[in-house]
Amino acid sequence: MIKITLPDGSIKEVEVNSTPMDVAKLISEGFARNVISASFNETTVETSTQLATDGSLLLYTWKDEKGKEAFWHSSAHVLAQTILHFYPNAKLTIGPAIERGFYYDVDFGNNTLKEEDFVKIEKQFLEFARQKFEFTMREVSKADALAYYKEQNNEFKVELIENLEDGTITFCDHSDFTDLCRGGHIPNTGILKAIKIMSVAGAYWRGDEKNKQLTRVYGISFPKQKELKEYLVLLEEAKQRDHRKLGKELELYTFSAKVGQGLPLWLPKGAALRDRLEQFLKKAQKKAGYEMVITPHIGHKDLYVTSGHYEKYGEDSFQPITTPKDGEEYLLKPMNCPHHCEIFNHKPYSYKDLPKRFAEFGTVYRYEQSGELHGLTRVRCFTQDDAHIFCTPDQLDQEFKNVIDLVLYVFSALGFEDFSAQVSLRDPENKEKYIGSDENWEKAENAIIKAAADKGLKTVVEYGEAAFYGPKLDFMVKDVLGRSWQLGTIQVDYNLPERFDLSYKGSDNQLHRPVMIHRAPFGSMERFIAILLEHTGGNFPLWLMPEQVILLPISEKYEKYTEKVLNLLENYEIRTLVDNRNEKVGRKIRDAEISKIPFMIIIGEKEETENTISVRKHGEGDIGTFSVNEFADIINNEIKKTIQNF
RNA sequence: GCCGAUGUAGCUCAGCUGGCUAGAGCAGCUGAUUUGUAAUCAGCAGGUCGUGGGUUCGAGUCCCUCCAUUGGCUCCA
Repeated sequence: MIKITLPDGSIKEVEVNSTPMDVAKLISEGFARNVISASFNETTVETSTQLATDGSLLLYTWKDEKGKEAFWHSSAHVLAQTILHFYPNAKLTIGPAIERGFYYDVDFGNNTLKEEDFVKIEKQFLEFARQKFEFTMREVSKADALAYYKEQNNEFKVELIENLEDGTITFCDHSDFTDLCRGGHIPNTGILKAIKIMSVAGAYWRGDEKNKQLTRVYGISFPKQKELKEYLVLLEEAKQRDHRKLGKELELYTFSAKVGQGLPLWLPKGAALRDRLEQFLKKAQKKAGYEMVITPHIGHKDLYVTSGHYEKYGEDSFQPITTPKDGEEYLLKPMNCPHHCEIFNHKPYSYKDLPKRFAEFGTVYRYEQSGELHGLTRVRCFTQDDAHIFCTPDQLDQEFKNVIDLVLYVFSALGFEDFSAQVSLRDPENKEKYIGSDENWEKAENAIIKAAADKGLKTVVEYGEAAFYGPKLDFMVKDVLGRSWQLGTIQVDYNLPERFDLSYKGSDNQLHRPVMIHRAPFGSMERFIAILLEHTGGNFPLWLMPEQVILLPISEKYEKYTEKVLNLLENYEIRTLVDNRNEKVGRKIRDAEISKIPFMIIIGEKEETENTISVRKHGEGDIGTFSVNEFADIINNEIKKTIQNF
């Protein structure tokens, strides 16, 4: 007998070689029917794996992340089986489960997989699934495994196996299909009831551009047809909140092929919104001791040679601007730091002057690859709410923490609760991608980790995500389709101060090197507004709304009174529009609702005689009749609720 | 940049397997209506069907080029 410990601490005694499924059945038959995967002593096992020792067992259902993972991983096997059914010469490579579904990377040789092929694949997939194939794992010697795939001329699997150690290699069989596989499957294919092939994409073998491009087939599967339908509806709903759709509808920004790819044009309403955000941050920064600076949009090439940008990105960025003077070259600025370093350099500083905090809404230009451009979230011209703090090493910790506070303040004022803090460190395997000494990198990385920990931030560490000159603390937020974007960022940099030979006079009368913090709470105005649009569905916090109130007179007769109300509201600095059109009030309300104006004010005979206004709130309806003063209080209170000290 | 998809009026879309002057709704303009909490009625105007080329008696529809958008990949200061 062996002792199996369950998550609730209870212990089941079972026969040696019992399976996780046997244990599940001991708990209850009903539960066992829902169990689709398991892990034993923290390693993934099959539900049919025989357990030989004592240990702790976790049983997963569809509701668990791990259960979904097994479900989708198993789906990838069936997808691969289906693909081979139609394309016997296709070469399989890898096919993992992902956050939402799974994919399989396939070398289709001379064939291509097109969207029109999806339906037949989905049908055959379900045909296979219905046959309730069981997944069985078997150990294979390295030699046999290599022989198997060499026989198939599958150089990809051969490469994978060559990197594995003999004795750890397993194959998974179901039906007549075999795949190299680590394990972690559902009991049988019968529970794969719904499948949708989502898209195909090119993907390089092992993620390296130099390698062969494979076809990545994305799919998602569910245990019930209904869940698939719900998922597709959810995707549709998400698209309704897509910033590209809302931005167009609300007339915030646009693009023009004539102006150029990835170069956003801010429309009046968008510009007003953006300006309001800027004012908000400027005010907060002023309190926090920042000084505004302004720098040009171009800089001499040498500036970027000094900073290291030229060497790193020169070839892939907007190319140098030449001038009538022979050999003179300027670059569109890809970032503001070099300019700010030179601002620091314009005069000598004493340690008593530090920290210096130079802030600028700095517009930068980066030649992003055309395939990478995406609405407002990835563009070629954008404005960073940038600032660089130059401080003594002693001040670094406190300054860094102050910046964390500022970022958190900004996020909370805008209602971003759902973000994650990511410590972005350099890729330890590829140190040559970065500039600066190991010593400086370590100092910077430790400073970030410590400050984030002291602030009690829950962080995830990502290697290889650092900037080329220093590690970062990034604030990540997801868009409607679940894609992660970096918004706020704080970076510690020991390198640029060296490259620009920055110094200050210490109390010892010696020159010392300052430490530099790069930081942008929004990240960029473009991306931030895009994500804010998606998170609010266009219903921005009241203080940010380009238009807060619209007056809807019932007929021309009330024009005078409307005018009076308008003046009063403007005195309260409430941003107010008037809908003077010769339309019925129902129509005016509808249009105001569609354009998401927070408050509608109906003005007719009753209001005029009583000297009041009738207020309707967006998305809620009639909220009653008030005096203009009372209404102004309502607005101000609502603004106070969302934003303090502003 | 690479793989896949898309591109018809300001917006959202219809236009089957190529066949007369390319359609609709909304927005716009004009007129009527003076209106009480999500669309008043009528009329008018609006498109070199993304661009350039090709196939064909004939192309919005088929083929190629380029441009833009888009789902991914790679990249991301």
